[in-house]
Amino acid sequence: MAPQTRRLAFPKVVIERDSDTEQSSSDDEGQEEEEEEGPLSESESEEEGKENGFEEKSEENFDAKKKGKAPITISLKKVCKVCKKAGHEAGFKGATYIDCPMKPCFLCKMPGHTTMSCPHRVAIEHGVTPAPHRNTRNALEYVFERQLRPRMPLIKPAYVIPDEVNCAVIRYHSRRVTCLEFHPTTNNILLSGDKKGQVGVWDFCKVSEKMVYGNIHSCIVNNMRFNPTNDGAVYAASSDGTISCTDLETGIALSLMNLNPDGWQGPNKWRMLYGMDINQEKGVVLVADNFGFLYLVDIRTNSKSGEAILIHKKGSKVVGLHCNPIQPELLLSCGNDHFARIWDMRRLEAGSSLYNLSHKRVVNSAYFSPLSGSKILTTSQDNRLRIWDSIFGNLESPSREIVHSHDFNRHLTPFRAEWDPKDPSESLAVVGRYISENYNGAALHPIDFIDVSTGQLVAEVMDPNITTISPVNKLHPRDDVLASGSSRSIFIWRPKAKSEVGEQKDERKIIVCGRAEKKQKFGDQSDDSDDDTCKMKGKNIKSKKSRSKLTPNNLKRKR
DNA sequence: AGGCTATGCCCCC
DNA sequence: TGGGGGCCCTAGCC
Repeated sequence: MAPQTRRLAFPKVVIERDSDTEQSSSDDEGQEEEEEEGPLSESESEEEGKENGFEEKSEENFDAKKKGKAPITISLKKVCKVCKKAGHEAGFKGATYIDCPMKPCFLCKMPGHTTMSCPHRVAIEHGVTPAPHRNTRNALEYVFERQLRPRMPLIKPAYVIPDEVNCAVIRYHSRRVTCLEFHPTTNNILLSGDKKGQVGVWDFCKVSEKMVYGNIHSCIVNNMRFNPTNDGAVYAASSDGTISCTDLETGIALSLMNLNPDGWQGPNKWRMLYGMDINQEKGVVLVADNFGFLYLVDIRTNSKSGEAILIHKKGSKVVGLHCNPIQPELLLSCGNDHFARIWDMRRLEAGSSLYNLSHKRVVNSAYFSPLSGSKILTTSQDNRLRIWDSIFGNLESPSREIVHSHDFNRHLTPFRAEWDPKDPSESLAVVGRYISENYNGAALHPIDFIDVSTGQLVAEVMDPNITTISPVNKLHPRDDVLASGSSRSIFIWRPKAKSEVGEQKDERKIIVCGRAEKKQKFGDQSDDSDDDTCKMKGKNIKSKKSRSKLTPNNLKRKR
């Protein structure tokens, strides 16, 4: 099957070097042409590999030399790197990845086909398993219809998709980004946590105003939340087993709880904190660890209240906690025991969950919908998003399952589908995609906007300069802004500038931090196509002219 | 420029 | 039921 290419045009960017960082910049790498690997070059390298393989890797040859026999000529037939069988090969053909046909589909996990021919392949109107017709009428559903439904608009407004990189900090963190959080009141402040335990504070309007605090945690920052009553303070839960409360002005961090007071006593003893949320009404920080336990910390006294409660399978990681935005008594948790669980805060004890939402694999995240709190969206490692349309209805099975590639590789931050907090219809979600797609010869990993009420892919957003996967995504609570974390870099996306309106100077500033490295992936690419719609489905974003207003790329590549 | 590796979950014995 | 080996699209460092 011929690898498919999606044609797409991208605007140009301005790159600036971070003035704070010392750089050795030798500009010996010019603008590289983005070349497609044709089948010819592919087969050439195969030949080479054959010879080298024979000389260096063939054990038979080695044995033969030892025993002084003539080397046996064996033909090292190319075998599939996945199943080790001959006749086919998994791997990249140009920018398209060809699956091993002997394995189940990489996307939907079902046998009998590969990703290329998967009926759930990410495309419009694919991937949805419709809800079975059920009678979900009960008293609570009635209450829902009476009290909540009238507040929800019947007509969905058109989605505004932040589909163009507006600014970025490249290699901002020293390890991959693990979480992002917008400041609750100051519109242009973004917080980021990383695998090393550092917390970044970035003003993405001033762009160069940024700060990384390195002394708050000693390893992975798994979740951050602002103090709802004091937005100058932010809480963070870390795999170092502590919760921190950091004053953003001073950078001074308090440690509220330490689950490893005796230090490293082996992997079976070391406790890590993952899921975290704040219940404002009850004045507690809720946090959960990698052994299945939930802890409550009183915000006023900054001390642990009560004993740890087993809320997931003993010994399993609890990766997510979310308090219902409307009903403060409702708590949602999810974890590695393949369950998301709903709890009544008034009756938190082992085994007393109200509902257990089962999944086929680990649940990376589970969130109540942001406005009514009546829907649930989960991301599971079985490559499916699941939606429960009403927590007052039948929770036996999800209302919808949407097949989507976010199966996570251990080296990535787990993907989490996040609600758009601005969408009054509570149906738009954003989630990064794992498998790449061939865009004009480049393998890119888009960030998907999905209408979870229909399963429709509303938009897939990408930039040719971002070749890394973007598992961490957050939509702004008020503005049409998307923040994405990809490897060590952070990107701010806004809707494409509409050239007609007001001649807005759209300077896209890219700050490059850190040590000089071999290749900078911000280059000048593809300015040919006139298909500039960024795969917006059913929406017309006029932006052809906007590209010409962007300053030409002047990045000097360095090594 | 290629090879290592940190790291998490799953599966199998 | 527990430990160890094995991984399908990593990314960055040596």
